[in-house]
Amino acid sequence: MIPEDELLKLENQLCFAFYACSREITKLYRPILSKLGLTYTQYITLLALWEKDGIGVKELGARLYLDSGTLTPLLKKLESQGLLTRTRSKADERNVIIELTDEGRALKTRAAEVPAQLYSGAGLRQEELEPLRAQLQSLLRKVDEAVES
Amino acid sequence: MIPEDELLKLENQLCFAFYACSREITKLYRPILSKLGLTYTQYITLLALWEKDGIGVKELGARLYLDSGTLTPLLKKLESQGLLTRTRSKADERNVIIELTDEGRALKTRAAEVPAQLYSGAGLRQEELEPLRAQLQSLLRKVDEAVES
DNA sequence: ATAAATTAGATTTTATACAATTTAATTTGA
DNA sequence: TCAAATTAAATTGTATAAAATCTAATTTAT
Repeated sequence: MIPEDELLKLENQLCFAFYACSREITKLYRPILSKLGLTYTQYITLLALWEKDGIGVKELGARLYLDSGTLTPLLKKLESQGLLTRTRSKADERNVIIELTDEGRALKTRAAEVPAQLYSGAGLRQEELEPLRAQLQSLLRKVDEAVES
Repeated sequence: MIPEDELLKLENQLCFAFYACSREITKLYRPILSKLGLTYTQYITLLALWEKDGIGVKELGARLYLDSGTLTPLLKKLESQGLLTRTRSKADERNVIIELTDEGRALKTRAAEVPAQLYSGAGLRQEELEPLRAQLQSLLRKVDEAVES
């Protein structure tokens, strides 16, 4: 049990550890991704699309935990860079289907180097951090459940 | 060792687990903090100041891993809410000293309820997550080192 | 069949984030 | 000692984030 006076200390907050870690990790990616002309959010959006494209903004947002207010301008930006196309679905015109272009697919080859560069640059070992990643995924599911309810 | 085709999968990225967790946790705080009239970033800024105020923007930013471009408008906002004052230091006029007002200090009492509300609302136990928090702190130090270098 | 409800995206507003530049003040070194 | 270097904030520009609202399209329930 954490005593009263320790309760609000910054370093005792799990939320702050996440918040600060997330931003510092993003900083680590910045110089690596800038060589590909991508920001961090654009990168994870492409990670999702390399796994599965031809989907609507809604499904993409669900996988990234991002909503249309964030994705619409970001996808327009990637479209203007020629990495993907945005097309209204004929079956249901409310849907905008996101599809990678050849150029967008080709970028995956160059991106394949990113994880190794990231880990070695920070002196980290991916294998060692695998249990942590699994733990975070499970916490993410739990928190997401609480947010949705 | 993660095989080639698994390398770029979204769910295998530690960075994405951090990124998504951080944003989902922030969402969990939103309804609780809105009762205090605070955003999440304002809340952690106050956590830092409740521990130690009378400091400059630089030192505050170092503790929060935030720079002046983020803090200046945020601190002006909290100043306009009457929670703190921003005063040029007489010893060195380049420094803007941040000091809590009585109202700012008083808010700490109401904020003392926040962590418990957060954890119980999400069905989490603070004690159980303590080892995770410690692990993140240590990773944060390591990543920060790599970012600085 | 058609009004009501729902759904998908886009837009608007507010609030972060951070790099890069600018301004003002202080410190340092020849 | 005083020009050069350094430092602290503020400002500017670009890119997220997310709530709230809006528009258009589709579904549904009667």
